[in-house]
Amino acid sequence: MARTSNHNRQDSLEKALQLFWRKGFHATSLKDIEKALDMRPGSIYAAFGSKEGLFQEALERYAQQSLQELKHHLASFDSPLSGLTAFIRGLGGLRDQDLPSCACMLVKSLLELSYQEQGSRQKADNLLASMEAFFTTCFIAAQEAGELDTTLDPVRLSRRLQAEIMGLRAFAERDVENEVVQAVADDMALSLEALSNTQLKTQR
Amino acid sequence: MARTSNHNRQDSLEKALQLFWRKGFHATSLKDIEKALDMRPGSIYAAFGSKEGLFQEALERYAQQSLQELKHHLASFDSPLSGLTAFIRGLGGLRDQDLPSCACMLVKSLLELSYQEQGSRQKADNLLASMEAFFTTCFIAAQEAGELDTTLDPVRLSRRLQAEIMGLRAFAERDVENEVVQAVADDMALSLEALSNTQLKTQR
DNA sequence: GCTTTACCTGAGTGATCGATCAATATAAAG
DNA sequence: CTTTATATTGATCGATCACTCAGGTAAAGC
Repeated sequence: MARTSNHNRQDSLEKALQLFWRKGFHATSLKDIEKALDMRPGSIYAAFGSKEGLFQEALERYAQQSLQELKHHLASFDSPLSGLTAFIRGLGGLRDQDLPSCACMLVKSLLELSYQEQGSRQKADNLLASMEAFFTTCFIAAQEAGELDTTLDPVRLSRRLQAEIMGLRAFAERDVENEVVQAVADDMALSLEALSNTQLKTQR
Repeated sequence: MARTSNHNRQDSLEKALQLFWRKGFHATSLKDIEKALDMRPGSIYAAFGSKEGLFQEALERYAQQSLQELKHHLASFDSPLSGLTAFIRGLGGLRDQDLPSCACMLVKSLLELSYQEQGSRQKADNLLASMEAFFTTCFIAAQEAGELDTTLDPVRLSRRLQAEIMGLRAFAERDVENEVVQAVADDMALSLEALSNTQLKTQR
């Protein structure tokens, strides 16, 4: 009965995600978005409502993708804990991938936005909370697998882990050699491995 | 021979620092600055050249103050290593202070700015490098005091420490209870203390 | 082919951006 | 008090900001 849309919504979102991740919310203008999505203002506003609406959808897509990648990575490990440590170690190679930014988009957003863009800031915050929740399930799984001392608080461990990842990825934005980032990642992975029960048994 | 300035340059810089630290570079407009400094555009440009010039001077002031506070804190400790661990633990109370932001201004800038504002980004990067250098001197002092295994690389330790602090302070921006931030800080302090030789001796 | 209905276009909105400068004000020097 | 040098003011600059909407376009249903 009517005309169909020229643009694939997911493709447009992905392009917006890349742009926002690289430049941040404020530094990204509608002109930039128009060019990246090859869409005119009217179409953009019809599809996403506002710049902030588009940004929030990009945030959600980012978080969903990140979580999915993490789950896919962990699936190739028998042990939850060694999956996590391998993940941390893998973050040491962030620079080799061609990402819009080494730093986490959620963290960039959390640090950039203030009460003025409360909706977007809160969205980033909530998505970080759900990432923390997933880390918690990993540590619980590790405890159930007997890899981790059950007296340790999995929620507390997940917060510490999230803070470390935040730090590692922020550090990776510095102008240092790739090997330096890898060394920090390795050190973090080591201290995570140190929590392992099997590790403790070999030490004794 | 001529008129003297109404405004104290250091006071103005301090106010600009607080503003930029809280809102970031892009979200801070000249209007905001005019109001905060109680200065008109002409005076601001006469004193600081440009918005970015003012921002860079604010960055330098921030780094200088941060370093000075850290040195002052460490001076009250006999042991370099326990000074550092106490510092980390103290960061757990970030929320209680009335700071413009929990996150480090240098990190916020590093994550917000791109090649468009290369000068400011590079300045933030350099200042972070000098912070790292100071941490290195602390670890070297700890080694010379016999607190730290001399086979450990003090440069590597300082980078790991900086990444942890970056992570802790970014995490503190999340909407969580103050006790949660303190717990992360305590955990980080513990793993730093675990490097101590004396700690190891009591374990054996 | 015609009608209907949605989509797309892009010039244009007022507001705000960072920055400039001629006019004015004021403190120090003579 | 006059002169001189500098500081301050605030109207104003062109550019860009996020955003709107009237008009043109094209696909689906008949």
